[in-house]
Amino acid sequence: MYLLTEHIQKHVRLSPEEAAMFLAHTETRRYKAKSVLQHAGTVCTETYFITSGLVRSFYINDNIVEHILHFACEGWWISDMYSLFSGKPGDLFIETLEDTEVIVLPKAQQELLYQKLPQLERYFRILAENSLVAHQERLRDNMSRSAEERFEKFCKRYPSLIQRVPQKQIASYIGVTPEFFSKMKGKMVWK
Amino acid sequence: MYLLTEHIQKHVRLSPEEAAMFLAHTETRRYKAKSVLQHAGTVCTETYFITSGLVRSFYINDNIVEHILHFACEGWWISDMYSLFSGKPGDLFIETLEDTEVIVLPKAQQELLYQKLPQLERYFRILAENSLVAHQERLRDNMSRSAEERFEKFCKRYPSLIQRVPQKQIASYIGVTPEFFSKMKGKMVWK
DNA sequence: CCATTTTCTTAACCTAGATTAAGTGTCCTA
DNA sequence: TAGGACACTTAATCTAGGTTAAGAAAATGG
Repeated sequence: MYLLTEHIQKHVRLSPEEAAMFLAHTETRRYKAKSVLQHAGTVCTETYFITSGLVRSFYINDNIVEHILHFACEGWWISDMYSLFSGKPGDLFIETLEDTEVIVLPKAQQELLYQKLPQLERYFRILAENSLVAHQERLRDNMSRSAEERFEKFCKRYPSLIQRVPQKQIASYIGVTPEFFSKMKGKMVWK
Repeated sequence: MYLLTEHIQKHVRLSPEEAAMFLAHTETRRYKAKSVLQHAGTVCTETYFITSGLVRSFYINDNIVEHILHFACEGWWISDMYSLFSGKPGDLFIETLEDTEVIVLPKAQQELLYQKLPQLERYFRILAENSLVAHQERLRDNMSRSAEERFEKFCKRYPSLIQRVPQKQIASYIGVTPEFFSKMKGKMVWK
């Protein structure tokens, strides 16, 4: 709970009453590991803020290969943004990797909150901008860096995830096969 | 001029007086082809809305290879968002490919406008969200589609650019070398 | 209108990473 | 506590795309 309102307050002002109003528009849910929060082919109508646990979003290419788009652990938002914003069915799965607690913000409530608390419009603008910059960097890494460099950046940026996520999923996130990842890791010099 | 206020009105309400106020915070500039609007190593303090002409943003990897991040023609915004949002020096160049007219929105004016016209906060939130989704799709294309598929998508999405942009720059945008692009193009079947 | 630079093509060769396949380890869970 | 499903490794082989180099075509500018 506190995690979320503190997160908001890092970016905009929010009185205790306003924070309470915000939370009144949300719902808290608990999931076991391997639960599916969002299923490809359906319209996504919610955004999730992780208060504990770990979640991933991924899509399936050619109906065979999984590609991981994001991990989200404590303090991160996650959703199928394409589907959420467009109102059309998405092709992402969102699935817990551990037992997880989330705060659910339904899209309809989010729209309402933009009316009641205009500073949230700013909060979500800033989140979108930050996420945009992060996506741009990841795109650049995929265009012009080797798998090894991408893995090194991943280790620096998300050190805690390395222990928590199966290595084939890290491979998928950085965009290589598990076999190549294993070979690469064996050859890398560890300082 | 009209192009910009119409673009805003596609997303939020804006009275004629408000539109005038918005434009009063901007500046119009004209550049010849090959002008540099933003130079790597400097802090980016402006966002550009293209009213005519064509612009690209790119970075230089290993001080050798140019990688094109975006093209922007009439009706598109462009900036070095990392640098603009963070206030730190960026590593992007923004350069005109044709004689170009832009509406310049300085960052300080943008902040002011958020106070005076709160609906602009929404406008730029929506822009950031749309751009985010587009970046996500491009990232996915780079992770799981071949160069040929990426080129086909490029042709469908930006048909007008194919005539206007040198082919080596399209190669750079989709993430392959000009030599490979030329070979690939020669082998492709054209319907 | 010529000279220079830039763009495009072709071709030989090279490599990061994919694919396939087989074997080992490990962890649920029934 | 055994067995079946995953997770990881290793190795041989393959390929999309990169590199280098050289020549042809086109654009640019003075």
